[in-house]
Amino acid sequence: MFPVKEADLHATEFYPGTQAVARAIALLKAFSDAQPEWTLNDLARATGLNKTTAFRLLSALEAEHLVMRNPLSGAYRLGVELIALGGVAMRSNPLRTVSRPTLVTLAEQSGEAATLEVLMDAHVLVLDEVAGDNPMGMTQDVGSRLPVHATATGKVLLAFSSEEQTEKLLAAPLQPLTERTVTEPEQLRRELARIRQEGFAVTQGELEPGFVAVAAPVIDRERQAAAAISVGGPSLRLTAERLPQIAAMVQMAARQISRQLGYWPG
Amino acid sequence: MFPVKEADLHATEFYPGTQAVARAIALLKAFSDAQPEWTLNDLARATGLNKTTAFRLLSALEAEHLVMRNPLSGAYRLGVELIALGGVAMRSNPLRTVSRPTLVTLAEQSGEAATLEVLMDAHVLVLDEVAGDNPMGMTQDVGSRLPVHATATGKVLLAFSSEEQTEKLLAAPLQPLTERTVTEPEQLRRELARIRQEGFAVTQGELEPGFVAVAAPVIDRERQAAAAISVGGPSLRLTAERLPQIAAMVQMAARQISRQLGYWPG
DNA sequence: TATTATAATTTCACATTATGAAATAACATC
DNA sequence: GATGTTATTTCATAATGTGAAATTATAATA
Repeated sequence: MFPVKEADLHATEFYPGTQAVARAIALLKAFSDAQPEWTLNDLARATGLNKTTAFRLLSALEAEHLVMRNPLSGAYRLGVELIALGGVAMRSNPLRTVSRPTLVTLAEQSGEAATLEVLMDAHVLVLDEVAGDNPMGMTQDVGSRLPVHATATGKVLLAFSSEEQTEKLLAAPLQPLTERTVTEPEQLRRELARIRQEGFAVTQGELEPGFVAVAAPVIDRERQAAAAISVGGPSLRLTAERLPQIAAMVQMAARQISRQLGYWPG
Repeated sequence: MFPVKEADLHATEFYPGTQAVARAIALLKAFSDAQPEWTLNDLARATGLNKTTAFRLLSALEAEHLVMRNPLSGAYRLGVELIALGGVAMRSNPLRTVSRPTLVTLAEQSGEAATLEVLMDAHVLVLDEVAGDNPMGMTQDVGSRLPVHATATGKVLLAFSSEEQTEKLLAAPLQPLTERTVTEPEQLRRELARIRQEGFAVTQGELEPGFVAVAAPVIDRERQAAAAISVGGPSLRLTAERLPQIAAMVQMAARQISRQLGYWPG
């Protein structure tokens, strides 16, 4: 399709005639919750761009409000236009639109927060969240990225994705987030096998202490795990004896969404 | 600062060496709640780009997941990466961080939904929303754009911005959203004068029937209206007799945030 | 207050990269 | 099977994006 050099495939993909745009996007992607503010020099260094080039691209992004600057320090942050674009992206996301009613029902049934998440590299992205009876964190998490190996949704998505992708993720070291986070690749492999068998995944204090979640996969028309939904809450409420019941609810909701996406089992 | 041609200033600003990036952003900005899906031809026509150019830029955006395609029709939509970037932009927004505690208190005090909004062209962008006692719409609105002339926040921001900007907005026809929407420039000018006097704005069914909101301006260190906060709810609860009390709360909260931004009156 | 170091802008010559007309391929629709 | 419509690909051309170097602004130190 495009004359892409072999070597480039593993680095950043590169399509002819799109260097500047690809670089501008790389700049945007450098911003994260962990590092939301960058100085020009640092950002240029981090992205491997020439300082002048980074400056020029950032100026273009700033003019369109995709980035803004700290008026005192001159440091760069993501701008309000991205909040607006993110809102449009979210509200027009077909997966989210289809899933929402089921997610609302699931949150009511379980009384806990229900979420919809998709795979993005080594993270899951929270596409939607519906609070349960006991509103705790609110929808603070929509648009957040969470590590695959420490979330129920991540493990489910991994379990039902290609072996190639699984191994790619297991190749990188698994960061511990709590003392219960699974960081042994072999242990995770065993767990993924069990998830494939049983059709759902559980995390108990692996992402943050005292937080329990149960997830099941959403399968699309092409028989791919397009997303995962979960129910999560404090371990005090989501006790061991309640888990089977919750798991059944989540699985049923996931199947319902899958069916709406055109998936037909068998 | 840059050799920008006079004529270009009123069209799309154009900085040398950033054409491709500016064009890619123009493509992204074409997507909206009203038209979230575009066919290549239509999008190229709407943005005034050559079809090939639009295709190439969109391919770059697609490779980075800023846009995605409808697998059946091939039509373009905004992609999940924008949801992630929007999330980072939102959570790292200084205005939002500073305002949140006050907004939470305001929602508790009033029992109604409280919002934080900023001006973006002819719209206000919802940066944050905290539900009141009676949760209705949930935080569906964060990242949404609403017309300036039909919102309390919009009117407040207009009232406290430059005359130049006000006149620019009044020059364009004001779309009616309900039968109560103010569409007469002269009427709006009088209202803005009253808002400057009293320090707060009200909308009663001008955005949607039965919805009432009260807003006050947040002033920053440079004595500019950087944002507006509001309290809103159904007209059945936000009755005429409650409004003065609500307005006082909103104004006090706005002053508190302004002070935290470094604004010192007098 | 001078001196030095560091980071942010601007300039500019150069060629790599983006451009768009035209051709081709892939779909729908009749 | 023909016809119109939309999506890709090709490719010659030069306009656009590039980055080294110079300049300016800002902070840190003596």
